[in-house]
Amino acid sequence: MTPRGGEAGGDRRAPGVGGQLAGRTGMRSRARKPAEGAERRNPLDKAFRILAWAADRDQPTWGVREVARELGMAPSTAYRVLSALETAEIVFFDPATAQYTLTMEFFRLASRVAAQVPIRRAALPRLGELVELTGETAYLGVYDETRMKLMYIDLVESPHPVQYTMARYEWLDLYAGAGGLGILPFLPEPEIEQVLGTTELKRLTPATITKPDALRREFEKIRQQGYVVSVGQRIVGAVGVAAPIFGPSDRVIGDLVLALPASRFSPRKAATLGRHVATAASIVSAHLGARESIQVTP
Amino acid sequence: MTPRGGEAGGDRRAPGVGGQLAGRTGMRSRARKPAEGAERRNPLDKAFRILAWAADRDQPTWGVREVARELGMAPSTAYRVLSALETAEIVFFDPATAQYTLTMEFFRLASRVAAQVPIRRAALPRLGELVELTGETAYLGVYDETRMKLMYIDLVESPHPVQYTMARYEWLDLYAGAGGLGILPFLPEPEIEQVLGTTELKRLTPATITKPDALRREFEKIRQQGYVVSVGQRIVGAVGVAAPIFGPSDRVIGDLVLALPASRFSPRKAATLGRHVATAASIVSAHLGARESIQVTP
DNA sequence: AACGATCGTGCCGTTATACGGAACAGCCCC
DNA sequence: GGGGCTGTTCCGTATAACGGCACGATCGTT
Repeated sequence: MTPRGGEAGGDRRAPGVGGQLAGRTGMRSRARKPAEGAERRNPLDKAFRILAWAADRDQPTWGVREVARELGMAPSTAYRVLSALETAEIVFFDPATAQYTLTMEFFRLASRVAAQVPIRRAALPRLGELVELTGETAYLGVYDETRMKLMYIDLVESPHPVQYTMARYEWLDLYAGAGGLGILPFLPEPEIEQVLGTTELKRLTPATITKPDALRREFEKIRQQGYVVSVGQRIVGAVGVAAPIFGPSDRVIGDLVLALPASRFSPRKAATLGRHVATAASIVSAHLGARESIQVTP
Repeated sequence: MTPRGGEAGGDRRAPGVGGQLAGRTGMRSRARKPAEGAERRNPLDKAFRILAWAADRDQPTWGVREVARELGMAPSTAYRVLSALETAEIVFFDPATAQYTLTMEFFRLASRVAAQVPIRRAALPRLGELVELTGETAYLGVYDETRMKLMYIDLVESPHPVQYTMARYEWLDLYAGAGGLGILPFLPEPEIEQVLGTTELKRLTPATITKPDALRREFEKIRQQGYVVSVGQRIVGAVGVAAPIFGPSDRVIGDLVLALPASRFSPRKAATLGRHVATAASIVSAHLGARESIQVTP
């Protein structure tokens, strides 16, 4: 029942008429040229480039020419887009300081989106339980299949004073570290090969696995165990234990990760931590409606 | 040093050339007519109308014609905007189900915005302390001066099984309930009058104050106390206690609110709760760089 | 098995507007 | 008072936004 590959009939995009334009009157071989170096007209893309830039920087306010300089557009263009965003109540212009800010309305929109992600509702209670059981910091990672990367979006902190913290809201590669290796082996085979073929396997630490074949052997072990233990593969001195979360379509959509300093880790603890993470992850999967899940090897 | 009113030179919007267009050649009295009933071209506004609609509804996926129907635009237009949003990586189209979804990248953007709001960082720890001190649910409300409304954006729940929960991410009027009355009396006088003149003072419960003069008398009392106690003004059987938070420019930017059922309230408790909220709120104000703040009357 | 009612998608002609460059007025620092 | 900044406006041109219509595919009902 698991639709691993892409069976026929899956794609419902209707083809439409298709190549009707070319060769109509014999002339105009190149309709709508891409305009080479010149940027096409696209206020929507510009608007979101501005918003992403504003959300990612530290200063909460900005000016017209600052945006134009940073994003390489004409000041008049930046002004026009910002004015449009202002009437849409997405940004606010303060005449006293001559600076723009994001509005509370945009914040409201953002918060509603953030609260809507189903995996969070199912996983957040489990994160707290994991911390109580293990005493270590627990993270929720989500996978984006378009980008083929991973992002941590939630965490519950360990009571220990010494701990490794990982950044939230940043896209990370899958090949190194527990967070990625809790997801990668459970993807469909073609997608795994695409990741291995596309990603540059940089040696982030001495323990990073950089050979594709070595990685593939590791995947087999991870699939059998149902969880992964990474010792210093991404950050020296940091240990990660992770297990995958499956969504309603039985695809991997994220994972639960425990992160702890090597000083508190021992090989004896690995099985205990792994069992706890895998159990918690399978509960989340069940809540999300997945039929398949990870069976923890005893 | 506090620029309360609009002194000269406060507005830095440069005037530019101005009325140069009219009367140039004697003709064209109405340059760029507003096009009466017809909607102007504005893909940016359409895009945000779609996003707001998508964020506010329950179902996480949607279709082209569904958007077009709900927002009153042509299907081809909705399709074009959604396609543009797709290339901007804001929405994702799943060919298997023929449905659109918000992307994780948009979620990332949203979360960064949500984490950036300074009042949250300053107020969240205080919410937890308030719950420990009082045993009641604590809310963080923020005020939007453009919209002249209030929104709850965070809460820490009481351990009690019985409690009133208020919705987050919804704009609320200021005139009724502790949340609004913790803000309204501390706004500049003209803004207060504007609120009273604009808002329809609906009788939400028998205890709602609907006479402007009665409200103004109440404001005086609230300002003297430094906090407000509302007994069933917005929700029958619910009690709220609130105190204002001041921002760096010494303007009210929000408030802290305790919400509890009337069954756990007594007039004797009012002063204790009020003192706790007002103290917590003034600490938040201080963290945000406000010089002015509320002095709690003993 | 054939129907009608959806769906997403592509193309059309019209026309409003996005675009960058140049210039404007006001501000600040030297 | 000069030079450099700021946000803002104007302008001509090229282009994409717009709604209507039609297409092919899919779904549920008959």
